[in-house]
Amino acid sequence: MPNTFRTTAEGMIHHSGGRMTSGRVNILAILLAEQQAITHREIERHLLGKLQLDRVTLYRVLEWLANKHLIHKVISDDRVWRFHANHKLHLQQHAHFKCTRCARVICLDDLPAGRDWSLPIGYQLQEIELTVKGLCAECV
Amino acid sequence: MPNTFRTTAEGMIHHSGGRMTSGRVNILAILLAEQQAITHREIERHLLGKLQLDRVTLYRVLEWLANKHLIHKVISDDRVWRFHANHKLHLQQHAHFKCTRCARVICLDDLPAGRDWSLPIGYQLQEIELTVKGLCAECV
DNA sequence: AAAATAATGCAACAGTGTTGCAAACAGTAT
DNA sequence: ATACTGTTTGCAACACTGTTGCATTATTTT
Ligand SMILES: [Mn+2]
Ligand SMILES: [Mn+2]
Ligand SMILES: [Zn+2]
Ligand SMILES: [Zn+2]
Repeated sequence: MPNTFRTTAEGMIHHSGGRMTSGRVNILAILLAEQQAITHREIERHLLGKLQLDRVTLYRVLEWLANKHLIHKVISDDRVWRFHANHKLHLQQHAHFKCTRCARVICLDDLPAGRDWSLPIGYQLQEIELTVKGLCAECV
Repeated sequence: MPNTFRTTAEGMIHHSGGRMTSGRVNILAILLAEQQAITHREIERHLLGKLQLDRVTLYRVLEWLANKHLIHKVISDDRVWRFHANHKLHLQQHAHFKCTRCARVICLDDLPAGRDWSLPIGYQLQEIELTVKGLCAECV
């Protein structure tokens, strides 16, 4: 099943009603195959050999996939975005873990539920962004 | 009391055992006077007229103040750092609020207490970074 | 006042992401 | 199959935030 991710990717893109381009298929397949959230550069490396793609196009494909909710973007303190496919588990909002040594980023399962964040009066909550930082199993 | 912040700043710098430079005093006084966390550029604007300072020096002063724990740095999704003085309240770790419309950032009081983050086996927690996003009172 | 040490200004750089525009492409109609 | 239409792509130039190296200047100590 080496092309299982490819087929899944094609299905997701088709279902989302957008044009099927090799960039979109390849990139989404890469993200589906990956356990962790990976950077633009790591995706570029995965593409070597498979497909040659301008880095601007890569940014635009990632933006398109995120708008279609097929992937999500993870913000981090190193000012580098990381991307991860939206498996069922990660459709809802969730927290992330980032290793302070090797920079690996993984998705955690949930967010602290219904808590009163004691926002000042008049402030309106929209979204919570939570990153747990520490050492991953390989870096401990 | 227009120079109250200045005097406080001087005291804090002296107490931390570093050299007293006008850059450090002015910048810390600005941050002490400010309710919210502000960016490098906003600090530059506040300095206009008062003191002319190279932007590299501003970065280095901010780094120095943060190392001495006189201020803290707030990470955000717009890739811009914001800085805020360490009043007593904010010495410990705390969450932040960021307005999705005007980008204002304020410090919230605390973090979700002792929760099991259900990290994978072998993972070690070091620090939690939490930003609540939404609309501030002026933007609602 | 002189010496020692630390902070500053300047110029050049690095990294990440963005924009504008012409050429290539995918999906669709003929 | 071919032509058409609106999307997507590649390329070059750019913007923004933060860094580095090194000579000069300022602060503190003697
Ligand atoms: Mn995630
Ligand atoms: Mn804070
Ligand atoms: Zn690690
Ligand atoms: Zn606001």
